[in-house]
Amino acid sequence: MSDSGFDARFEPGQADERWQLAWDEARCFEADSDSEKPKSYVLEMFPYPSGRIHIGHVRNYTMGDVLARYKKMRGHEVLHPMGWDAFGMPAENAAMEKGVHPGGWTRDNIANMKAQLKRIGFALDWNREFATCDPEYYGHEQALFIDMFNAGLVYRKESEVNWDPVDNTVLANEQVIDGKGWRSGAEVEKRKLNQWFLKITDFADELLNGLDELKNWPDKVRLMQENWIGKSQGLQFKFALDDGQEIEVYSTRPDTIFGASFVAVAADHPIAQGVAANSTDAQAFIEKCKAGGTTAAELETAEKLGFDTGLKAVHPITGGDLPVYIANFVLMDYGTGAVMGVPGHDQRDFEFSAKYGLPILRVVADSDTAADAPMTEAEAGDGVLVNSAFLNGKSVDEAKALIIARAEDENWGEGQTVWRLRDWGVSRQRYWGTPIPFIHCQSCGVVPAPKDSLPIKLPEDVDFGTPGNPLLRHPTWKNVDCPQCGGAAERETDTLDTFTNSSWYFLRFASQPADKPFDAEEVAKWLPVEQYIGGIEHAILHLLYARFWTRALKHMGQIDFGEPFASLFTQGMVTHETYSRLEDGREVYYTPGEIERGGETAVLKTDGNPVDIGRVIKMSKSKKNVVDPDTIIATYGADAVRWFMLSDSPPERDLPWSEAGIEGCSRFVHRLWRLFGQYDAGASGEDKALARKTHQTIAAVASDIEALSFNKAVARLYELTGAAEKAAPSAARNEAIRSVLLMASPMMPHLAEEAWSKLGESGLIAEAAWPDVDEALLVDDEVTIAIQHKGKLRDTLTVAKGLPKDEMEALALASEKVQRSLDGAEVRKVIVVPDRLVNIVT
RNA sequence: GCGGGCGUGGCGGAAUUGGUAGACGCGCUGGUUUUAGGUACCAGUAUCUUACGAUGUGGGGGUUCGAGUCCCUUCGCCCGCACCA
Repeated sequence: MSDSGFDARFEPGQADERWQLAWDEARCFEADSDSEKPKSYVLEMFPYPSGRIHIGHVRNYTMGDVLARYKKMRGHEVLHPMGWDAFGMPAENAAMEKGVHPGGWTRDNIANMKAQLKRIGFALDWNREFATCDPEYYGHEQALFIDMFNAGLVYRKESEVNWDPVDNTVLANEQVIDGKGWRSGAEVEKRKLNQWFLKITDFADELLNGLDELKNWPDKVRLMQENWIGKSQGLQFKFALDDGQEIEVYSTRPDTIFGASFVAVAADHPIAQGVAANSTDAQAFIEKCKAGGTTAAELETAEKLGFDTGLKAVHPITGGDLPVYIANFVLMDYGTGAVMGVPGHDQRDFEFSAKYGLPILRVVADSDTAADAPMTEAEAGDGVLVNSAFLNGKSVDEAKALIIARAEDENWGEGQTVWRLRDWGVSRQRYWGTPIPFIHCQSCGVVPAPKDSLPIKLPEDVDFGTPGNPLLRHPTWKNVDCPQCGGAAERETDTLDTFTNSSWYFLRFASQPADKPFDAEEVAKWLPVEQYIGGIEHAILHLLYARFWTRALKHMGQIDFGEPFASLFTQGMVTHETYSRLEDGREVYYTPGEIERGGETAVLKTDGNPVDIGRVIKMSKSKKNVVDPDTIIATYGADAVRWFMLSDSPPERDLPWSEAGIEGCSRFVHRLWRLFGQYDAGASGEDKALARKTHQTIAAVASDIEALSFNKAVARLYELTGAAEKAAPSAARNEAIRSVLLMASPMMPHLAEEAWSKLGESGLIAEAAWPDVDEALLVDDEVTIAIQHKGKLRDTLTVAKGLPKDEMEALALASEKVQRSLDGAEVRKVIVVPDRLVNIVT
């Protein structure tokens, strides 16, 4: 490549690395906590180090990168860090399958992925990089966990796990397939273990009300969190049983109490246990409930099953008898572990009643439904009470209030607020996680490890030859003296859920002192995160847990803000077609690289035979519809890949990867290079239309980037590029070219640096300022208006902006096309929208 | 099952939020340049129709002078459901 200006082709293979080194040398992406500039903290959800960067990561980090680079151009001090969510099951699986140590495997993966990220040219402050498996990081996390314990936010209780009776180990939900252990194939059981919990429910109200502050979060995410927290107002009341016992139930629909036809309790409810003590049938049924998955989705899609205990509950108002069932769809963890079954107005109860022949009574009817209209499914909608004695004719809300008042009056129940949100179980019976910093002493009980003993490091010499937790099997690691009495004691061998690691990493990025988790003052300078970007799959758990930790830290006086992420953006997935065909009776998938793609056909390169083109779906290894970022960067350069990630699809939607698409992006990289080469320093003269277009584009691209509407910004840059290419040399054209260069620089930073230096500009474009907008050039003086007849377009006219209504109307009626359409009909009404349209109604 | 979302040309999408549907890109068609391929450049490209024009934003219905946008209903796909991260 020649050094003399733009006559040579842009060579990303050489330019990319050169500019990446230049940025490193200039240290231009290191965040200065002492800067006086306005600050911007741009954060993408940090990756799990699986081994290779996925194209979805590239999309996520490209979006954050454009925003970070843009903010820097707008004069902000930008914090844009990167690290590794490095604990978790895949490392243990690799240890079992390949005999490698989880730590070594994870470190290798991090090294590979970091090199991949570097090749994409992200403006990251690598000085702040850490992995959650660094003892320094998880040691500080252990300190925070002890702080939370001291603040009363940590406790232990019995809780169910998936137990594989053959491997004698606890299984994650994803390791349970059709109710069987993924390795052993054994029928999975539910087993109770004493486990650690965080009291997220203490913050239920705060987490719910705090959503109102989060104006820059997607409405859908706030709504999902609101529903997850699930605040409900209802009636908690007792059914007396015919044998003298009582069952306490909770209902959010106490208004439907006259429609109750049974009472159901969870399998591990005391009543159920009592019945089972004298009944082998009941025991068998409870055992049946214990088999199978623990997930909510499984429980709710499973067939509704019940066991009639023979007990009768007395209806608190009518005094009638209701049968008492043990039911597989009632959860001990939620409410009181018992429900009143109202089949007419709850779908689960409806299915249950239909199965067991229980009465189904309508007690709510909408305005055009009769009180005795038969029911074919549960009706949860609003309406008026029927078949309900003194509640008849009342609205649902009135009836709720009346029945609660009556229950409280007659002393058989009371109004209650119940939350769907449950406390967060953080115990994991696994090795590759943060050791829970507690010690079990026979005389002192459970005591926190002294802070000066932190970090409690994971032992390196562990054995993954047999299933189960290596920490439990380790010969010496758990042996420790009790910090209180000095006697022999044992360490806790459970580790923390990896969601705890990602619940405060954004604080550690902002401030990383050696002696404490973070420095409050420094954290206060950077937080909250201005823009957080990640996948929609984290809409509830990760984001709720991070909000909870932040509020817990505030509660403990360690920080003074409650919400970590001021703005949230959830990006879509990268998708691709699949290629497959039946071979020997089973579907065999091929990677895009193995395929020669024609217009509507695809053939396998090795044998020339056709394969089926499948749907465009999320990239996954099993379907082989993946593309490797390294390969495409080597082929097209980082800038073309970055541009592709930003083009076309709105960032919140899925982005279908295509070869043709990336080739188009690559062509545009070279097209821009040629345009920059046409900058003519000697040119002078006006081009008002182009100048207007330039400034309109600068304003629009800025607002598009701020709204993360990168696809729109890209479209506008295409338009301005096209306009500049067609224009004759002039000062305005030079301005257009220079503006395109500056605006494209956050998206295609390598090309931009190369052109910037060729144009003789000083310094790095990464440190240049965003172009100024001349407000006077933003407004056009002419507008094109639509002329409609009966709402259909008949003609368009170009008129002066701000033309009075009557003149618009006159021009519209004078139009030949309009007259032809009117065909002499009487004009009854004319609607005129200034600068927009005229609609003639006949 | 429950909660949340999405649906516009051959494809990705745009539409100042109720006011000209299809900007921009990909692909495709024709042409020019090139020894050729690629590159680059020019023109065209929702559907039906010779034209006038008609139809058209998953399907059906409604509100309105006017609906991709609002309401009802229905279908399809995607995300989450607490031990995947």
